Amino acid sequence: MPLIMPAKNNREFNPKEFLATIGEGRKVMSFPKKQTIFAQGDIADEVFYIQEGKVRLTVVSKVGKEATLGILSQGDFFGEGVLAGQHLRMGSASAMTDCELLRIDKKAMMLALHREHTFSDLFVAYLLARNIRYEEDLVDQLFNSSEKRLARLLLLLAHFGKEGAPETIIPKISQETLAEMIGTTRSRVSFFMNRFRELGFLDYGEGGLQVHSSLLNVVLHD
Amino acid sequence: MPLIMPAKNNREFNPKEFLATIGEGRKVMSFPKKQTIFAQGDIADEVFYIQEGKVRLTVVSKVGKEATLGILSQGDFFGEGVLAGQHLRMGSASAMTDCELLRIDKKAMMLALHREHTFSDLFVAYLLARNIRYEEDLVDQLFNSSEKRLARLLLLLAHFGKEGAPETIIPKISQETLAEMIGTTRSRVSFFMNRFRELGFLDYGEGGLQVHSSLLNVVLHD
DNA sequence: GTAAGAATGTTCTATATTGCACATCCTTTA
DNA sequence: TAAAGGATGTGCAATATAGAACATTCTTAC
Repeated sequence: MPLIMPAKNNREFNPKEFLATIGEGRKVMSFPKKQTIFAQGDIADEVFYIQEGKVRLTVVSKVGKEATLGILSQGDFFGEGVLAGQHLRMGSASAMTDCELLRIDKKAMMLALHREHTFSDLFVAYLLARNIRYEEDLVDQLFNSSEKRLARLLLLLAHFGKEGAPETIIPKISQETLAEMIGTTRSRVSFFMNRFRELGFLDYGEGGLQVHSSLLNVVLHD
Repeated sequence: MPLIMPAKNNREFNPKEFLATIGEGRKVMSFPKKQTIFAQGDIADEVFYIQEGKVRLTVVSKVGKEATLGILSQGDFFGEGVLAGQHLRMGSASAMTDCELLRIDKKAMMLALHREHTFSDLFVAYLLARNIRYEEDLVDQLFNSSEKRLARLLLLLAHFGKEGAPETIIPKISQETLAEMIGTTRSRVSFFMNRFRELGFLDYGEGGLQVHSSLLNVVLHD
């Protein structure tokens, strides 16, 4: 039930500048849609930075339940647990779309963070934004029912609150994934989705679903 | 229902070194037990660092429900949302014990992060540890029932998995607070606490409650 | 030491949620 | 275009949870 990750920093990050300072330790890599980037339990020795595409982070529990921890996109880092000493991947990452990623060795990353002021500043800003997002997700879990959590997730996916397009179309995320993100069952998601649609909060248009600002009522009411 | 915050970095942080580089922007402050450090909605312009004592972070929802986001102690930072541009406090912080805190102006903190390599490194390590902890809390929420969440919380409070004392006594945290931390009701916590006690996983000794390693069974089983 | 207040134990009912099953409805893909 | 697999809509019984109420025990302040 957590939510999409980002809350990305708005600053421009020009990987080229950074690359120049890193030398050997980095590599641009391409992953086709659906490909696994790393799997839970793998040995961890690098951090990734998304230049292009969307990546899904998941965790599998002992009993086989799967949770989606977040959907990351351009400008996000992931796998940064290594920097804190996590030697194994605690979850899996896979490409939701074709991706272009920057793979950075742990050692190179740490050196760069220590050496480069601007990069270090950028990364701190990123971590702070991510922290805030996690905190919000946690609060969401603590306070809200699954119906509200779904409404909030949809609004976030539709980029509400951002300067850009006010009412956007959400690409294509299965109800299964939505359910994993808010921590409930698919049938429940299906049920609520239809309810939202009947109430005019959603539209199943071409290319994805259209989220109306009126969906905010669900989250804000009471 | 999230959990205690820390997962603190183990490195030694000597505030004196840091203080020397900061000049005006910092101040050592004392707060007696139960005193509010800042309240939800306050204007935010400084970060805090705990030199001594325990601090509780809480959030209140629109309908008045309260959630405890974490219990922080020596070596933890809090209120760091300002650094990411949060102008208002998103929650409240209050002293659970007598506290000695370092209050650092936003501007001074940002300058120091940009200027001082070692401080910047330390802070990044702190943020990474906190991120990992949040992620774990989120996963806990997504996968586990309230009974397991309570068991996990108790084990964490008892510092299981740390080098120090293997079976510790938990200071004194009300069932109300425990309930807020794992996102359930007090009566539910009371119910589970007694169950754990009957099964020999807990003891209500002098000075606090004793957590046995056997409580791990609850978390690990199935 | 006692009274007031806080924390805890215990029970109950209404409600939310899970987990499953099965029928459709899409979209691949051969 | 037909078949197969995936995604979705729906219903239902078993279970977990919230929320309130009340009794009891523990603390604290006077």
